[in-house]
Amino acid sequence: MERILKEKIRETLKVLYNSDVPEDLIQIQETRKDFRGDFTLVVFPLLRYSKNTPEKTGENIGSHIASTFPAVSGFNVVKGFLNLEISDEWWMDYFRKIASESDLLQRCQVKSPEVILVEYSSPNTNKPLHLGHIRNNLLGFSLFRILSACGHKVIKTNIVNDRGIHICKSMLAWQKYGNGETPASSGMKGDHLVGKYYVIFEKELKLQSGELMAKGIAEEDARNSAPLMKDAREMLLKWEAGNKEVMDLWKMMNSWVYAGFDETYRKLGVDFDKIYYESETYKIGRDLVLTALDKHILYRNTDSSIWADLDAEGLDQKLLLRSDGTAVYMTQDLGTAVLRHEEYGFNRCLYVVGNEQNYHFQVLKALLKKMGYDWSDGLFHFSYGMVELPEGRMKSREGIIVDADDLISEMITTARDVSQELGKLSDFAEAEKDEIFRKIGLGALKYFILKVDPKKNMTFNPSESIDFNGNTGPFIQYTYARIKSVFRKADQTGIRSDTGDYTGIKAGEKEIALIRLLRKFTDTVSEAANNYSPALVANYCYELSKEYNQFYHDFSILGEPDPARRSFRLDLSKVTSAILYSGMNLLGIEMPERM
RNA sequence: GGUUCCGUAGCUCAGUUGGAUAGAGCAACAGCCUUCUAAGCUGUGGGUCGCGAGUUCGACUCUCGCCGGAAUCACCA
Repeated sequence: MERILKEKIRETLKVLYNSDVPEDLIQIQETRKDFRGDFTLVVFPLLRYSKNTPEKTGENIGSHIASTFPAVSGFNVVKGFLNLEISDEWWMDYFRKIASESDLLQRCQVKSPEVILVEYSSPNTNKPLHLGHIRNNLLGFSLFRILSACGHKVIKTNIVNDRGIHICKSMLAWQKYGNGETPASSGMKGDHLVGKYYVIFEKELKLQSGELMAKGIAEEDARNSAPLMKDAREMLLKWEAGNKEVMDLWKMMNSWVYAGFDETYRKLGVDFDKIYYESETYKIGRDLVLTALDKHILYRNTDSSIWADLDAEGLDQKLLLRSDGTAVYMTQDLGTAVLRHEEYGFNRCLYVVGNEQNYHFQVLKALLKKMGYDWSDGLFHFSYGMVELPEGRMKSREGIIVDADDLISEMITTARDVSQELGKLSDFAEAEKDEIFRKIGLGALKYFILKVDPKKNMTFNPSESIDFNGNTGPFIQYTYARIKSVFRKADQTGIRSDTGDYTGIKAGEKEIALIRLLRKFTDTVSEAANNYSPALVANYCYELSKEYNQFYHDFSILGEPDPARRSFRLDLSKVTSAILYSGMNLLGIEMPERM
């Protein structure tokens, strides 16, 4: 409609002022609630063509449009704003059209679909997932759904950071203090058990370095020269050399962690098409580095460590292989990127990684470019903000974290408590109720995370927990469940929505308002894809739910005596529920039929 | 110190390529269930959009400078 209006206005300007006005000067926006009308033309930019006052210009354009374009039923001018009213017939026609489409997302299809790789999650195998990872996983998975909805071929990948000094830390601690403890013997989830030893390592290290610091050694030196740290470095060397004992320990502990991760992923409802392991890709990276060294793209320091000079790119020097020959984080990321491009030939590769690594990805992109991989232009760091606690950021090393598994089960428990308090679902079987509480608890959690602009840091206050009223997932789920309930009742009483024809009925203002909002769904999804922002979809679903709830409150649907009007309202409800379902699905949020 | 990001109601967050009187929720207070699910709806109070300039017909939005916060600049990941 905006496009048609723009064209009509252009024609009008040609007739009235005999001038060809560039399109970007014709600014159409939705009319604000406080004014009458549907779309508003900002006339200020047009004054140089009309050579008239804003009011007069608006009047002239308005009356010309209204008399030549039947869809415009009226207009008014406030200051420099021309508010155009679209006829109810147009809205009704539009609504009938979308009501007959089985999948509105078809409207979001892009002209040229791309192969897009989305990397998300990227856990370390030395500790369990926490709230920060939840944000990462939800964002990554939602981006996958949104981009797929627009017709792209999206591949979900995960890179598991399963090697490196930090992994050796928990291995070493387990070796020294574990007494052979296993998930089976302790009853602990594997990732939690390994995480426990990571914390123990840090605790013991702190003791050792504390002793050294008491002798006057600086903190950093103390940490590095503590015996435990030396042992960890030695273990990494052994690992890279393929020492059997170390490898066996590594494999065993990693398998514990993977079992734990799988369970958390399953609960969160996320999955992957392809999982990469740093333990495999770092070698590719190392070879790349050595090849680039031969080509003099990189240089070797006197201590035989290998570096990239990115001065020209404004990015300083970057270490790529340590003096002892072991790889760093960047090394494996180079290898992973090249491997992925070989395997998928992607157009775009999105890295869902926290904004603390902005610099890392600038360097990665520049390095690949320097090495001659022009496709590195397609790499995009989807940089999201940190989840902080009221006291500041979470600290895995000290165990000050909001654990993912704990939080998920707390949410489900809360959903149960709230439901019970409200006296709902009392006639349901336990298994059915469990399933509903799971959907609601996770819906609350996921929505809480996804409604926030991904770029921004966000605060999570554990003591306040997550709400179930207002701008929340359960609110939207509730709206959906209400609509489903209406349809169940309609079935029982033999009233069907598809039997009636509502041509010619006059819709109320609230009903038109609902249609206007329904219309925004597909644009919102496209915008969310372009801006990589699930939050836009989340906030849209909330807005729609609010609007529908007002409609639901003000009007009777099944109690409406006029059959045409009744079917219209049923159709409005049907399209609303379909959009809510579809929109929330893009966020990875499931909808309960009852709650 | 360099670079990047952030600062909107008591709290958590929206706010489109610069457009009209800056919006929601939570919390507080006051109403609405004999009627399709009250996890809902309606209303009241609450703002120097960090501060100050500049550009513009018009700035929460763009530019510059301050103030405050965060991240990063590792032979950590």
